[in-house]
Amino acid sequence: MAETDYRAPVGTHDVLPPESGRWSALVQAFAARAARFGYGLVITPVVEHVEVFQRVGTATDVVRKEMYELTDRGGRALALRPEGTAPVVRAYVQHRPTPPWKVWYLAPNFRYERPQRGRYRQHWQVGAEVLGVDDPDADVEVIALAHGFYRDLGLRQVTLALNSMGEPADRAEFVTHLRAYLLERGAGLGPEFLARADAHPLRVLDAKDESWQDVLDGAPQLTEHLSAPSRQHFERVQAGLDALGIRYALTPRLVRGFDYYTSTTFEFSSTALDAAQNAVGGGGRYDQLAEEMGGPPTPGIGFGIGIERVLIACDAEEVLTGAGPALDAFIVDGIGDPSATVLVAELREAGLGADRAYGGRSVKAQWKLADRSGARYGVMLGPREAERGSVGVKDLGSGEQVEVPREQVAGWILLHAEAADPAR
RNA sequence: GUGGCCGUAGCUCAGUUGGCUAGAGCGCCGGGUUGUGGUCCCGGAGGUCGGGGGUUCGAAACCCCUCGGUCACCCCA
Repeated sequence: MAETDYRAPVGTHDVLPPESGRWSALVQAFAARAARFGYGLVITPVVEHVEVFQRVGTATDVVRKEMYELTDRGGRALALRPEGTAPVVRAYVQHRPTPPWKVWYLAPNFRYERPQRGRYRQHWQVGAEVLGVDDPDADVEVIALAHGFYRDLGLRQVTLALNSMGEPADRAEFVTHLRAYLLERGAGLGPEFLARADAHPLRVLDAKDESWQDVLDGAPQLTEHLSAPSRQHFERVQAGLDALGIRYALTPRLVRGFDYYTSTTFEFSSTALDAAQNAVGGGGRYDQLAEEMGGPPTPGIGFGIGIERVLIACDAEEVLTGAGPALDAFIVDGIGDPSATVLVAELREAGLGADRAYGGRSVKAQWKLADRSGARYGVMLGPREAERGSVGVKDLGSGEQVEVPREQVAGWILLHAEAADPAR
């Protein structure tokens, strides 16, 4: 491609029909479920002051080297949202809604990474957050929300990994312990291992390097170092999931990418995806975050689900396949005066999905378009019918055609469309 | 950010010891007599062979650079 070609920036992409139809079906499924769970929609800006995200963790790659930062004309340091939780917590701190505050969102995230399938510089997430509740039942509810959403889409090969990061004090002590273990036992594994083990011991736990596995397998586990309250909370979360029949795998080595997590963390992966990017959602508890942003101490838990990756998982499982606009009628104009314009308008005002061809195409061509449109009926506006004050209505599925009085078309189609599909 | 692979019509691809106006399927447009689609038949449009430079009498094919995609790492949704 020449550099002068106009194209979407690297790592970004357009979503066109009919793919966008699946996209909106997915979002609608999530919105419907969130509403049933008592969550309201929250909309926050795509840009925030950089400090909002630095709370997410200056040690994390997402903040340290993947953020889109910019300075506006007023000299403000802003950043494009790299993840969904921080802005929601910021909004909570700013507006102080009465807890429990249960919200869901649909938002684009930006991360400057090397793109590949399932990993983009702009990707979309739906997600949910609950602020002001430390009850483990909230953890269970939030996980059940995500879990049910995948089921709604028809996904069967999505698994849940569960872990607990403990309280900050638990973790600090554990990290020291873990670092010492890794540096001692991994002494022979090379400089990269030692550097990472020293800088971020937790991050090493889920590393993929085969030669590291022996040492990692023998590493101490965070869940064995939880304080009594942390352990109790974690056990109650598990009991709740058990009661709901939601299966999960305790995964002590599950390490999530943000520093703010405390206590419960979880991740959903698709086993249908034969790729490194198989995580389709993840989240956890962040009981310190609101306070760190200057708000009152407020526990919180939530998750984000990557739309592009879920769609890829849907492809792999062959669910959520194309869903078009499904028109009720397509008008074929064999006359050429404004009567087609009037009829289409009339049907649309009656609540029907109706379309037509443009540019005075031949009747044959118009029938082709009618067929391709996926409409249930083709409506022939021809001179012969016009003389009798009627139109021809053809069922494009069966091929049967009947003559209907012109003034009754809308009612006729409405009646038959509903009879054929009560759900419309 | 590091390394590997790939890049030919809208889509999926064929096209190598470098050599005739670059092909196929699908899609798109038109036609198969007078107003009816989905099947079939016929015809047509559409390509700076990602871009630039180089080697050569001659390059879609070889070399270099570059842009883009993809896979792995890193990280994550």
